[in-house]
Amino acid sequence: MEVMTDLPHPTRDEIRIEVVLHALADPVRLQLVRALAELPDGAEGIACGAVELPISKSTRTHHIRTLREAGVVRVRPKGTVRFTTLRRDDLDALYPGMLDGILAAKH
Amino acid sequence: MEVMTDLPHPTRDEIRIEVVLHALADPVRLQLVRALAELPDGAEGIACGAVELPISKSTRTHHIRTLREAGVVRVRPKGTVRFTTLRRDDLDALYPGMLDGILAAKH
DNA sequence: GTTGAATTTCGATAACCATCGTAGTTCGAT
DNA sequence: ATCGAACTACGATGGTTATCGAAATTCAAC
Repeated sequence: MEVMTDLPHPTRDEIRIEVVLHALADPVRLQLVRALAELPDGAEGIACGAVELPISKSTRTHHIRTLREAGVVRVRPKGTVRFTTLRRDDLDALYPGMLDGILAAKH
Repeated sequence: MEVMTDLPHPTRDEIRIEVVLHALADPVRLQLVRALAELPDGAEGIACGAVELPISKSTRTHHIRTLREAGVVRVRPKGTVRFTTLRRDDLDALYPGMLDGILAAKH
């Protein structure tokens, strides 16, 4: 039985490190990832618009798509809202320690 | 007594995570970092030209400068050669686990 | 001091990308 | 079925950057 995935996401083995690093290298996207990382495990995710960022809505969309296509986040539409979660399990499996190391940076 | 540093390098507390990630997000630069990571600890470093890369010499110079200015590598001129080493101690201190996680990626 | 090797600097080019505003879509609620 | 909210798609723009070749630098060795 398939998981109901509306938007295209790379599978775990399609995720490439250069693409992930590029996705994380942007200040706005990193801020978004930090916010996602603070969610409790198993949470529904966060609405894309719920994180306040110093950018316009269309730019926000662009960044979230970049993160999704890189395999950093998973986006699940529910009604008019898109819940976004960190793909922590996949990232930890592929690059153990990387995410925690990045999040350890004092910003 | 000061270490003889010819070229400008950021100090540990000047290193910023977005800049490091951007430096590592390029395929050529990541390949270079992989080569540097395989050197034994305490090695003199590697000559910039000793790693074979599918690019011209001037592009190689550009990439090494990007890594140096990001704080990823340290470059020490010795005669006509510039020895380059990974700043593993600084990166591990700032972002513990990040570098090893990235290098764990099967490429 | 001239040659040669390692590497940089310069100037140019093409591609990429973050950003925006506007217009459009989708869905829940009234 | 209309409205508003959440979000996307499109087209444009300006800035960054990866790339190159050619000329310049630096140093060791002959």
